[in-house]
Amino acid sequence: MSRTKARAALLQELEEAMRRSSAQGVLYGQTVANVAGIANSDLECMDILYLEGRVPAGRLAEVTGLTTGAITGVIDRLEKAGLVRRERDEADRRKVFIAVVPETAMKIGQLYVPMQQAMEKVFGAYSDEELRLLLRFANEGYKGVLAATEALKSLLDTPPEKRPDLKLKKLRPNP
Amino acid sequence: MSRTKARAALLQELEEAMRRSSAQGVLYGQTVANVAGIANSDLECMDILYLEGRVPAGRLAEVTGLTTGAITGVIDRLEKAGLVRRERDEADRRKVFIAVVPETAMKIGQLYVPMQQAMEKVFGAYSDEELRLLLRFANEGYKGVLAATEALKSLLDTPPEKRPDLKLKKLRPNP
DNA sequence: CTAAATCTCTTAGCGACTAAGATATATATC
DNA sequence: GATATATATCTTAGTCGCTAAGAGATTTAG
Repeated sequence: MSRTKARAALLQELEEAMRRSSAQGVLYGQTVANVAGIANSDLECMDILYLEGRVPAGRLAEVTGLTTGAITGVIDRLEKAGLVRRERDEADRRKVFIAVVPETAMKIGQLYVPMQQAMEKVFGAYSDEELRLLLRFANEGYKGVLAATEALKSLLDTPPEKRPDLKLKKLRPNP
Repeated sequence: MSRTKARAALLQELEEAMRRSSAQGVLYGQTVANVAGIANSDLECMDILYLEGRVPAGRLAEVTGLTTGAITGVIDRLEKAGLVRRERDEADRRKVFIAVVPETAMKIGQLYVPMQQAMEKVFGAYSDEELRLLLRFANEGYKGVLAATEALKSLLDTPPEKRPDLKLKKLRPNP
């Protein structure tokens, strides 16, 4: 292989490297949840709240893919831990907005310090211009994954007998 | 903010973008598991097997952070689905190596096609040199996250009363 | 004003996880 | 070689979070 590596090989290596690092990211998250003493989904919801701010309960179900019943449980636990607050929407009194309690949620945030430090160190080796490239990639990658998720989900909606053959012995009914 | 964005702001934006895209990556994985009709941890183990090849059962416990008991269940389900095979190590007959069954596992692989296509499209917009930068970052990022995970885990080993104060009402005992 | 739709919560039942210990095999010590 | 300790996986009992289904409360449509 020449010094300018063949593009196909480069792409494959890249795919594998990203897969590996994102798998490790998942493990980091699991560890955070463990240390904090909350369930994985609970942490996932905290993350959504961090990114989106105050959101209605149903939105959490939508984004996480959990049922609304499960979300009720998540919120119960998070509320009991003092991490979030339920706030009834006065305009539409069916809705329940979930808001983080910043003072308490901060303590979860601290568990991301090792990660932030590691990343700071990594980023330190890049120029501003290179970082802008990484940012562009992160944003485009996000959109790509989002689209791919929708594509895969739509496959779930197509009647099973019409799906691209996936003859796996089914262990669980797929919804 | 000037055209050459202040580095601190750039870093923060980058952190958020990566967080967002990796969260979406998690959701993609959940969707794959749903469509395939297997549990999330089962898919995670398949992923490890894909990356590491044939590994002993205990290694799966180690990497996933599950107990060996849980892993037994994972393997039982995967084996029943025809995705992996148990192979006793002849040299050390306590060990059970887990190997994917390529013909069957391929069908899971197909569920990553939407993701691969999305990524191909994204990568298409980058030069070889830029891709090499992304590869370098993915590799360094992996090492960083791995180190951060270890750092966080070691925090778990330090006696609770000596940990950097994390006064969360504990809902679950942390191991 | 009634009917249908929307949003959250409740309940019953189930599947995956942990903790603890059982089993089988390997290694170290005498 | 026999015994003790260590290692690797499996088993069991009990717990927790999830889904499915539907109830309750409120809003929107006709």
